[in-house]
Amino acid sequence: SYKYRNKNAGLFCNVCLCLPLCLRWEEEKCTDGSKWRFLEHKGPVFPPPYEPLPDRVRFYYDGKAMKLSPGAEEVATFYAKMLDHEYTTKDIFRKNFFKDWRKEMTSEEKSKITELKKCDFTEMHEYFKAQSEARKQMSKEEKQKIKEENERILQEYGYCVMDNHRERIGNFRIEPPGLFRGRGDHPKMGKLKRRIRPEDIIINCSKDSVHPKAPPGTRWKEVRHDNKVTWLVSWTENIQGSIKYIMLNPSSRIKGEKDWQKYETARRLKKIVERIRAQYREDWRSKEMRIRQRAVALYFIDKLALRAGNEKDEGETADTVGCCSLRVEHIRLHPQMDGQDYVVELDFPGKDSIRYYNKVSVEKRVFKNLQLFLENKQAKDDLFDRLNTSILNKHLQELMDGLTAKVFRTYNASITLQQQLKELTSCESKILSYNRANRAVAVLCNHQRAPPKTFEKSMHNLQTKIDEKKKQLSAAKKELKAAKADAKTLRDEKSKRAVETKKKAVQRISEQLMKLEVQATDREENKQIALGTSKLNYLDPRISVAWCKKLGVPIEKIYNKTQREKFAWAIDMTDEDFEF
DNA sequence: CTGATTAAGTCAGCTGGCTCTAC
DNA sequence: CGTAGAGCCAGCTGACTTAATCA
Repeated sequence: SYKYRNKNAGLFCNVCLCLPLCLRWEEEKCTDGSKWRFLEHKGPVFPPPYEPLPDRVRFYYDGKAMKLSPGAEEVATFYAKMLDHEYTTKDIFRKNFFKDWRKEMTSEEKSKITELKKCDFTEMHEYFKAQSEARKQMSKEEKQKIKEENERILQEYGYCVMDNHRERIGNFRIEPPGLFRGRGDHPKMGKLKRRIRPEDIIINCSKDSVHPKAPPGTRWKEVRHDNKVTWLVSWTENIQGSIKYIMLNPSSRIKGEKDWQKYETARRLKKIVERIRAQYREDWRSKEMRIRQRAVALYFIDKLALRAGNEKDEGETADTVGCCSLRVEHIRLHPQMDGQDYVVELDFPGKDSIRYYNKVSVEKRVFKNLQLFLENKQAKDDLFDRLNTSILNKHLQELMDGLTAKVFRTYNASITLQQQLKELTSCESKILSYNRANRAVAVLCNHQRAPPKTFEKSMHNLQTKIDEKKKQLSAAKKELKAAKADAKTLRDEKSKRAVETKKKAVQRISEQLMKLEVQATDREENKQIALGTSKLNYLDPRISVAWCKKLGVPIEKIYNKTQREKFAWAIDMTDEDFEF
């Protein structure tokens, strides 16, 4: 892992304490954006080749068994595996799948198989279910063997050497072929994600390293030596035509330093945020429409932690929006609502098609501006027609070096955690306090999750436990009372001791009860909120580390193993006085 | 009580979605 | 100025771990 020494020095190697690269490079006048000097790795791991189905597992078309060619069969299995998923009920999914599947068929198959609804994949589906069942039923030894093999692959392909350090790679496995599962109403859902071949792969490593070998009989698309980027392997994916990468794990120096830098930028924003707020408030009255729009959008980004909202190509992606791409249909204005003035009601699909719904009271000037922006527009028109993310970020860049829309999200998330931790720490359980502070951030950032499938049941189980514990407590109290009465009449050592043990029992049970009740509260409040995302991506870990140290809470209560690895730099350097 | 089985809970990996900038 | 490339952010899921229950 890496140690954090001082804010100008980056991360030092924890083992050899060598100078961080940024400093070494500065000394050598290498401030040209290089990310590394030496990089060696073994290349990606490919998924296993397709194994044709045994003959007994049949596919039926129009009620008649039909043996498919290997190519068509493989694509059919992708669909068969998803049969009990909601996806397969969606028209777009079925249409896209069928179209791409037909491309893989022989001309004979193509002429026979003309309708998806006449296809029967159930035997294939059952076969895969049985397979996964069999995997679960494997003996201990077999499971152990698989585990060891995975470990061997991890050791060989899961690490690279970057500038004399062995670093963990994030995803060293190539994504297997399958059907594309977009999120929300994605126009491309169900399309075939094709198998990636070595000929599609670009390898990036240093010239003087041992280059990874392509599998026997194949060759890479290209081997390049670009130290201005951090990726090791890339390929172009066939659904959106975008590039996919293999990069390092978050515990690596290169990711850690970037993460740390992100929070330092957010802390710089903290110093001038009041000035920026004063300015955008001033800009609400600008003569120029574009400046008013910019100022109102920035207000939303700051107050509501909205994302920037880039334009997206219609028809290629799901219809989701962020701040700059909000449309008239996503906003409603209420001069008065629920006893509040100037209420803005926002309702739109955000990233991952997660719904953002919020009613917020705004200043009169914001409200009047919004009314103005909405004048003479249709539902599908842009709310901010004179603004986009590029204009907004250009403006922000002028206000502070490195300032972009997303910095506000990082800043507001982290500062909220810090404030909430200060306010909430008095309550009964420290961990509950922390989770509540974390939750406040998750709500701000709209990090939602589907309620866990087992939520109702587990809540019910917990309630049963609480009820039992309550009964236990009242029984214990009764016993204590009786013991006290005994002690009063008998006045001997034995009955005195009995009183003490009963007292202890009551105390122990009531503590257990309290713990259970805290757990229930925490779980209930967390039903639809995902804490992980903000914890991992928006909250300066030094705030949490300082809080733990100050209250004597072991860091393990807040961060699990992976999180501790990712935040090793913060855990190492932060003292209890750290202020974000 | 003890070890096995099962249920519940947690976490790491997966892969798609988005921001932002350099060309 | 538009677009491709790079890299950060996102929720879901299946595998693993831990706790509970059973024999």
